[in-house]
Amino acid sequence: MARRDAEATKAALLGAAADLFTERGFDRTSVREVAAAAGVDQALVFRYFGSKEDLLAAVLTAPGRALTEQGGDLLASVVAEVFTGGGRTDNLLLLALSGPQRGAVAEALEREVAAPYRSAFAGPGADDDALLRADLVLAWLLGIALIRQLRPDGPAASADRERARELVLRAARGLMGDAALPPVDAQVASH
Amino acid sequence: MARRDAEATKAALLGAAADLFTERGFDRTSVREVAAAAGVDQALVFRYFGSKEDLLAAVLTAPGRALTEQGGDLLASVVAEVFTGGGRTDNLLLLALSGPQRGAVAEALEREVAAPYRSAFAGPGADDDALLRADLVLAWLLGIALIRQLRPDGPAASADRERARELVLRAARGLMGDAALPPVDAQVASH
DNA sequence: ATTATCTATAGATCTATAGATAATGC
DNA sequence: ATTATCTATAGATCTATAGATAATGC
Repeated sequence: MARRDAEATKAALLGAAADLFTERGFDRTSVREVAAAAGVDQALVFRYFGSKEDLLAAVLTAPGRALTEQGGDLLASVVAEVFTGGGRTDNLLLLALSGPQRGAVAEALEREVAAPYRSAFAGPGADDDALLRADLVLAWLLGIALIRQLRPDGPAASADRERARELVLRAARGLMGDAALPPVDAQVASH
Repeated sequence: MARRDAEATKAALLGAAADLFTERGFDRTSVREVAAAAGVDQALVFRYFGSKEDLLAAVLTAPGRALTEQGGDLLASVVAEVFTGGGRTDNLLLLALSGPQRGAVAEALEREVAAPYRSAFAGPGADDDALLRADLVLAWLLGIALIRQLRPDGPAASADRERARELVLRAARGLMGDAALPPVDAQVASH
């Protein structure tokens, strides 16, 4: 890294911020700490990103939306991504949930992630029930990502990754094609 | 509420803290704001709870563990609880995730909630695969609770509650009894 | 007399800015 | 000459404490 290179400095700040924000949370990380981890002065954060919240926004949008754009069997890809595990994606999710402006994050999550996934999962022209089932699958993936981050030694994180992926994918596929089945109460009643 | 009643004041502080912490997060709520919402001076927070973090601990442990102790069809009860929705339980979950000491919260979550649920779901003497499947169900419930909080207008929160509950319960029951089924890759390969 | 509650403030941050310094490119 | 980087500091918090005040119970 050249001694005076604005782009490299920005990238170093972004990387340090991603690490520290995800590790100990946005509010518990000071701009000085980010700058120190990047090896520069804290004034540069404000010069290059404007404010601490703008730095967070840059961190959150940096990874892009490669997954949604890649096509193929989206459900299988996303389930696999969740179980690839330990990556920054999951951490950023936790960060987004714990950061400030939870409302703004929730809106972005809905617009950029949930809505596209939902319609991709449910297919074009899906009815409300199909959208609900797709949303439940999405919630599942979110929960799995979170629980794997929170409890690295729990079954969801430590068990055989392929087995877990298969179980989830099969159950999700079952749920997505389940519309014609009778409601569960009928099954219970028929005991 | 009597004009001088230490118990009532503690309760008022606890309630105000639960509301404010869940609404805007632990780090973005000051002790002064909690005290103001409770109608008392901020010094009483320290007198009655010791520190701001101790106040958080009191907020988190207050709701107790009624659910795990109640017996009956635990899986059905918990799925129902998640879809009763909007309650403080879900908010406290988000709070626990976004608060400080995430490690401590994760440990408590594992010890007090995940482990008992897992063994209750999977039954006594369950093998590793059954524990994995129970953990995946738990992750699902966590994800649904989160997504319902984050996006109150999304399908998981706004769709017919009974329908959602049935879908999840049926898929969860299917997953829990799934051990004998062939892996999903075999199904895909047989296309 | 006891103790619930408040006043006043110490001491430690933190974000952000204004302006100085120093390394590079023409 | 330009601009990447740093120095110094303003101004606004925030948690926590020491000690004063005032409402209750014996």
